[in-house]
Amino acid sequence: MYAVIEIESVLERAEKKTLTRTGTTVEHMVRAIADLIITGVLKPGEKMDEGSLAVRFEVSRTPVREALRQLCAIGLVERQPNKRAVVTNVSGSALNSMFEAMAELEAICARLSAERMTTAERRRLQKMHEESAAFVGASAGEDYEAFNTEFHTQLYRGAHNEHIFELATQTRARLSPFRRAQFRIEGRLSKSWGEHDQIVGAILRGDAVAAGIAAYDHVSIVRDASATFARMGRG
Amino acid sequence: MYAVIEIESVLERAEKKTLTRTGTTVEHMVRAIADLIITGVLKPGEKMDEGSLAVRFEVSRTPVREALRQLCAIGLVERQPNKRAVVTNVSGSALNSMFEAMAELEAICARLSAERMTTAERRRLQKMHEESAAFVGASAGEDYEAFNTEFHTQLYRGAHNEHIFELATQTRARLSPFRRAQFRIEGRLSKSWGEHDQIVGAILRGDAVAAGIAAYDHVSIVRDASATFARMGRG
DNA sequence: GATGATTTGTACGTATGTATA
DNA sequence: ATATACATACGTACAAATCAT
Repeated sequence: MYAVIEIESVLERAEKKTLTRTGTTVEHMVRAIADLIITGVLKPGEKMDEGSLAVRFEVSRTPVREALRQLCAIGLVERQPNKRAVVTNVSGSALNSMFEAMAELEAICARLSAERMTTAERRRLQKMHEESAAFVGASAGEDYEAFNTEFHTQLYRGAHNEHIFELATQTRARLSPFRRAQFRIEGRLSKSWGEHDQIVGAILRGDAVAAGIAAYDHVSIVRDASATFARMGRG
Repeated sequence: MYAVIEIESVLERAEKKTLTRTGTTVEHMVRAIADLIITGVLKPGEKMDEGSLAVRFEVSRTPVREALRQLCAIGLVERQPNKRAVVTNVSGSALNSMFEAMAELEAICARLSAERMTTAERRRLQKMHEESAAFVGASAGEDYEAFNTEFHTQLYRGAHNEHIFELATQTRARLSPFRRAQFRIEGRLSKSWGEHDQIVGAILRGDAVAAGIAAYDHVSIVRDASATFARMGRG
């Protein structure tokens, strides 16, 4: 449920890529498989074979193969010749490097947003942020997650730079399988909102430097929270 | 000739993506078509049809299709359903956004390089940079370009962050068709070397802030130079 | 380690959608 | 506007590689 918005950001990307309006079979497959991965139905490291996916979605292997190749380029799956595709399993160090990249990208977006957001965009950001406060107390993690995703998307858009938006969205999609569970940590929700509050405040008063720092720190905390959760899950 | 190294960075990326060692037909096609685009044989906006590419490389259309799909995801080509693929033609504003993104990414790499490069890496960067000085006076643009590419690759590597390396390499590949001709501008070569000198100096003395600023400015100048050349070419 | 079963890689054919006369 | 030519989308077939026993 909460994953719907997250998914749409991925699809949005795919759509922009191919400039598809209605959607060919391949496009549907890209979305469908991405959904399976992002929602966690297919877990990192899991193997997928073209045949199964083909029968599952009642298409031939050809569009499945093309979809897998595209997902591979996006980074959601990995392939080796003559072997089955696997859901990308980001190893520890790679995960760290992706979170660091995410922090840098979000810092850029926050900084540029502080400088470039239109009045309407600032208003929308603030309104959305205030609305999301309602879900903090209710410990409605899934509802909050929808706001959270939208919040970050607005941040990426606010930079007014198409390519940076793309890089940020792409990186976020690749991280989503590993960031999903962080809100189950006690108290993470209200802290997250507080961090957003810092970012929003800095953007609204046009303080680019503070916005960048706040965004960088926010992602760093998410990284640590995710790592904590991963340890909890295993230990 | 000078494009060889640039190409290899793209291929490197493709290789890491699919983890291919020897290379299937599709991988060869990805490289081959990317080469055609990056070297300028196929120009931005040019249409490609699967059949022609297939006979040109003496393979069936199937691997061509998959290669095109991957190139589309990378961003080198664009596709619409039932229409021919076209070499991505970055419109003015999009080109600006990509150069800005490149500047931000290179700034990050330079900053992190200043902090993280090993002694060996610093030595190599300096040595390579000094060697490249020989090609400045000779106005040997093509030879210098090889060094230039290697210089930037070392910068990306020096950040010691796999994902940032990937983002930077990817963005650079997408820009290369539009950056190619800049060195034909009078005096650009020696200025470029001077800009590199600033970056190298800052990295060697561990001044992260200065390195970041120098790298950002360097890319901004390249952008302006490329724009100038584009205007010259048309006017 | 060898063999049978699965799975991938590539070629090719047909149907459908798009451009052109 | 209709028809013809052409390019793509998807399905199917088979060889080669991989995996499992």
